[in-house]
Amino acid sequence: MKGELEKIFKRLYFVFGPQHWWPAQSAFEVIVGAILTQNTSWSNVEKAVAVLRKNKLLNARRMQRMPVRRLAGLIKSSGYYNIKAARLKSFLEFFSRHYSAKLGDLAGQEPAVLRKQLLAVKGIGPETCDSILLYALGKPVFVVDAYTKRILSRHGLAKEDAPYREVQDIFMRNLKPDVKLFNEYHALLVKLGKDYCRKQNPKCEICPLRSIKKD
DNA sequence: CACCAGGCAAGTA
DNA sequence: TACTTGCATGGT
Repeated sequence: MKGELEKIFKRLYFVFGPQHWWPAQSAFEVIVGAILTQNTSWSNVEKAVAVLRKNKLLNARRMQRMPVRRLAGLIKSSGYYNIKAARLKSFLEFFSRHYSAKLGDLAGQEPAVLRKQLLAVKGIGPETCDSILLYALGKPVFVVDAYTKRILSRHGLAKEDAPYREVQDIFMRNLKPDVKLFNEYHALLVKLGKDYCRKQNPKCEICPLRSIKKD
């Protein structure tokens, strides 16, 4: 399995090159994007983030002062805007209550502790949590999303209904805990998923991984 | 038109 | 515990 995962990474990197994730100008912007992109295309999120930037709201303190009603109106393009505005608020409350809204303090926390705390925040599930840990805070945690599961199961490397932690463990037990590697690997899996591993119209016959065999 | 997108929580039995 | 449903915009 170890060699298999490394082989897949090398192939993806050779084919697609670096993906430059996470596209954002600050750690806080990554966190906001991670919440807004839940079950939503990134292009819709970009528009919402642009609106927030224009309104100088890519800042924890200012965003927290904004009424949730108005915040929701600003992020409409990202979909589920009422839910997501509430989720941004619940994160902000946690962030200011436990870390004084300081990113440095947040990043200084132990990954295992932080993971448990973030998962307890309403609106932050496993993927959003791990995206924050890896892409905003630089912790060596592998992010699993729908594409990751689909790609692994289609290549016989995981059960189709494998739970989040099980898929995550496949990567984390077999790869060095390297932030750069985890960053690029997950981004490449999303790229592969978008281009060749959609739910409908999967282009398996021309997938760059089609010749990768296990054992 | 149907279907999907870098999920999550709440409701039901 | 194991399904199901609501949330919502914008692109293919």
